[in-house]
Amino acid sequence: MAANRRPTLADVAREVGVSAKTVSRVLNEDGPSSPQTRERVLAAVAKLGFQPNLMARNIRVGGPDTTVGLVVPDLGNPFFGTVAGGIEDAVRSRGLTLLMGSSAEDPDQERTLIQTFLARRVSMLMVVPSFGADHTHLKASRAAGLPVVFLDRPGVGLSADCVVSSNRTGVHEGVSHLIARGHRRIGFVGDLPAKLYTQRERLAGYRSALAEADLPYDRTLVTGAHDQDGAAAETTALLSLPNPPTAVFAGNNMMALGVIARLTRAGRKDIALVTFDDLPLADVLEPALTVVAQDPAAIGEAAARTALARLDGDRTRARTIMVPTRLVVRGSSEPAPCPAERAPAGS
Amino acid sequence: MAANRRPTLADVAREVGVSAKTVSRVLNEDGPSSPQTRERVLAAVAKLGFQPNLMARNIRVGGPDTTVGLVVPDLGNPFFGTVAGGIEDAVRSRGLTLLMGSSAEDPDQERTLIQTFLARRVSMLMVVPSFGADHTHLKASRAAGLPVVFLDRPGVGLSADCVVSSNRTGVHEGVSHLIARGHRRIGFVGDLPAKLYTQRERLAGYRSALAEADLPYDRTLVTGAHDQDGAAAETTALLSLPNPPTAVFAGNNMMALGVIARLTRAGRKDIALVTFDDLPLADVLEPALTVVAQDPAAIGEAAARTALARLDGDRTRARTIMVPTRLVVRGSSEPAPCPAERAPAGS
DNA sequence: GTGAAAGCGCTAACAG
DNA sequence: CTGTTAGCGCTTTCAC
Repeated sequence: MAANRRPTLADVAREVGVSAKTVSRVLNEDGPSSPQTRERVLAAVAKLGFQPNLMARNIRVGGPDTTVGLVVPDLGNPFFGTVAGGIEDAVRSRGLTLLMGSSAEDPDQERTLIQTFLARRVSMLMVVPSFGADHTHLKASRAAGLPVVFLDRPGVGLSADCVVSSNRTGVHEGVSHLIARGHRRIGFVGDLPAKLYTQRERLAGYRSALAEADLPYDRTLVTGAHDQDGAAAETTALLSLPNPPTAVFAGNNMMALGVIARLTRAGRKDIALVTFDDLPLADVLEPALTVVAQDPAAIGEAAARTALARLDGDRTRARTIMVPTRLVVRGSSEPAPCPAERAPAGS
Repeated sequence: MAANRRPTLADVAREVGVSAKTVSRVLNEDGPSSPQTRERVLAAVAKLGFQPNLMARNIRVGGPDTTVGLVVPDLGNPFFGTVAGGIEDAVRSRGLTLLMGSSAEDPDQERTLIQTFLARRVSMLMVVPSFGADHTHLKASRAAGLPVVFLDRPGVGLSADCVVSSNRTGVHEGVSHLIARGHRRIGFVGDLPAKLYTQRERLAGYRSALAEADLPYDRTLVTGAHDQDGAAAETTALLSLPNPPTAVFAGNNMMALGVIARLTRAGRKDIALVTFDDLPLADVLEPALTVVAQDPAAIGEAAARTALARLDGDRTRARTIMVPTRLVVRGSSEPAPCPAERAPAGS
């Protein structure tokens, strides 16, 4: 009933009448042990409900703990959840457990979390950097052999492995798709702050696609917002321009929600739309959404594999891995530009 | 360059010329220390890049580790991610870190994960039970004082705290809403296996709403599927019935996707729809989706609070906490039944 | 095949 | 204010 002391190796040993080391041997299948001893030890373990103390073990063995430290900006975001799933799948066979925390996109919290992970001697550290965070403080740990991998965005002040989506080429492809359909004025609704790595890259992809087609870059067509409602408002603004776009590219899925909401409410089925990042409902919408899909599970997997390779002694220099995106053409990019003021039929 | 041994307390002590205990005192702000010593210790810590070893500390202090073990069936599901976020927010102030793993809805993996957590001496254990899992094996740990909380679904074979959504009354409310709008034949598309706790409860809510309105329970109107495509197929089957439903209730959001897809493709805007669990795009759909929304963050928070209370000595008997759902009426439940074959106008 | 002793990195308990 | 000793639960090392 009361919170009794949990049984230890010594308790088991006493119960059986052998030494602690013998019990240890049986449990870890390290060194030989007679079948009878084995039998009796296992029985005692079951009887006492003994649970080995992994912390005590690790401290003695001296190596890193069998955990993977992962810092994400938001646990509720399925993108990061899926990344985490990819990591877990890749490290499970090595017996590693995921230690996961949220930085809430705050550099201070991120740093605190990282310190906690270091204090726990994680075997590898994976971080989705918060905007504004600096990672110089990780130099010593990395030099001491700790594999560090940045996910989704590169780290700052530390040369370490990094796994990101091919943001630039992905957007390039999506925008080129719109251009190929005849659009010459394409709006871009990005995330704020616009300096966020992913948004910078995506905007660069937008610009390179325009450049490739010899289209002018018109900054009045480029906006950004903090949330869904903001994106909706920016969409309205874009459509009210004297010379409005005939197509819109949404820089991430939160922006997409706002843009879609506004387009739908306004009944503007004539505006073509492509979005970065897939949405569960993308193919259920009317029209179905054309997206540049990321592969979060592959990002997690690549990160884990890189880190495991480091753990296994890979000492080559830090690399950046681009996980390709995939253009999924559905209906929303269908509308061709129609300069005439002809409203599409209702059905 | 090489993976040198990390500095220990003793190394710092030697550097400064004091005892290890003094360094410990400074770092933990335990007991007094002269400002000069403090200063010099801190300097040495910084110089050597010392990181305290939390495992060694915990083993000595003897108490549980400052971690929370959380087992979920799927890391990529935003529902569980948001639950995890709720837990983290609630335990952060106590300095607890989240240890999180996925059971992939497999009882064996769930058990393995739980063993790992126990071996790590987590301070509390939170589990979303997999279908078919048994938790009798946790009795000893719970008796030894480990707070155990089941989330989303009750555990099996162990009396422990449990936090669930008010599935039954939530669905009751949603179905009653449809009935109030005049519907008398309402389809139910649930998740499989139908014996899953949440689906049992939700179906019970469906039946109680019918009973309350003196409507017959017609089992041909009740179906289930494993995935989105299955739900779409079941929707088609429902609508092809000789006496088809005029409204549909979807038992979770994956089912919802299938039902919506089919209804949209078939152009059946005359069928009313209510869904369990909110979707990010719910209010962007045309029509916007009426949902019975769960509150995953509140579930996580309630679980964490309960467990913390146990940690603080609460020895009252295990309780089940229902986190209320909320009916969010949007457009999709709008259509009233129209026995006549009159198709609604396009716009 | 098994055991005794030492020690991992840290802190409790007692000195001084 | 600071140091010493012992020991957390386990494994390593070496002996039997």
